[in-house]
Amino acid sequence: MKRLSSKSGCAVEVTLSVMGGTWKPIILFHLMHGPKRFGELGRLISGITQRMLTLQLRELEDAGIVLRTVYAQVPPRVDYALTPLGHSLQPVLVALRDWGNNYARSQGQESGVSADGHTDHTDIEKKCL
Amino acid sequence: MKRLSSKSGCAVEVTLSVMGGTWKPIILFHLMHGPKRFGELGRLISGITQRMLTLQLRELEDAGIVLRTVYAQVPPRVDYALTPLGHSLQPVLVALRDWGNNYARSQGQESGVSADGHTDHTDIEKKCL
DNA sequence: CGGCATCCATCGTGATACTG
DNA sequence: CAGTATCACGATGGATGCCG
Repeated sequence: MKRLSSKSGCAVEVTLSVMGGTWKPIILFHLMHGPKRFGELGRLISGITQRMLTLQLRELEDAGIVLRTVYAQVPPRVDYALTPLGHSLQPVLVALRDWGNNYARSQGQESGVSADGHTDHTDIEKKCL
Repeated sequence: MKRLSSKSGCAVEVTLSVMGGTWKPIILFHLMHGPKRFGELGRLISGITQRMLTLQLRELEDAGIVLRTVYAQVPPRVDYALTPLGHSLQPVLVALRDWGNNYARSQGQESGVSADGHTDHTDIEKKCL
């Protein structure tokens, strides 16, 4: 993600550069439920490579979204948890998820879609992975 | 942006595949204010190439987000307008913009901003919605 | 266990030129 | 005006191996 440049200065871009992409939203979703260990996340997120998980977590950490806690013990243990700033992303993720569900439904039945953005509020917990 | 639901089935992914990326949010933002011609969008969106504008508009059209209207006349004239489904994205864009503004402000107060070094916060407010 | 380093294939995107 | 075609390059991400 390297779009913070003089492209547009658009706030939407800022948000997407922080939590957009293939893996970050999924990681954040899992962390919404509480702190997770590295291997735990790797097992929860099907298809992600160790490399990608590391890189994405680092970016989230640098952005101040997640907090990385290393326990000096054997075997090593590292916890990842959301910061308050990270938790503040929940409404955004919910909006994205709701629209996605609505879109999937409209594509599925090919019927008209109301412009009022109405969606059922299925909970955030079970809809992702 | 071609990570359709096959990846994880996550609704957030679906939404981001439809309206995420560098240009689509900005295009959608401009179309929120009403239909625009191709060249009009090109002039409004600073930095975009003709190629990218075409590609992104095609993807939005295929997703059912924008409607492309070609007028058989000389010189050629093509209008792009949001469909009802496209208008339903407004809350999502607003959520993304609001969080981005909040994030930019919190980062701006502390230390150097992001990996950019040259962030114009001035444009943020007006350029998006 | 939880990484990081390296190599390499693919993708996204800009630049440029051409067209109905 | 509103595209399309082609080339090139850097970023993205997978596979693998090594380390504390």
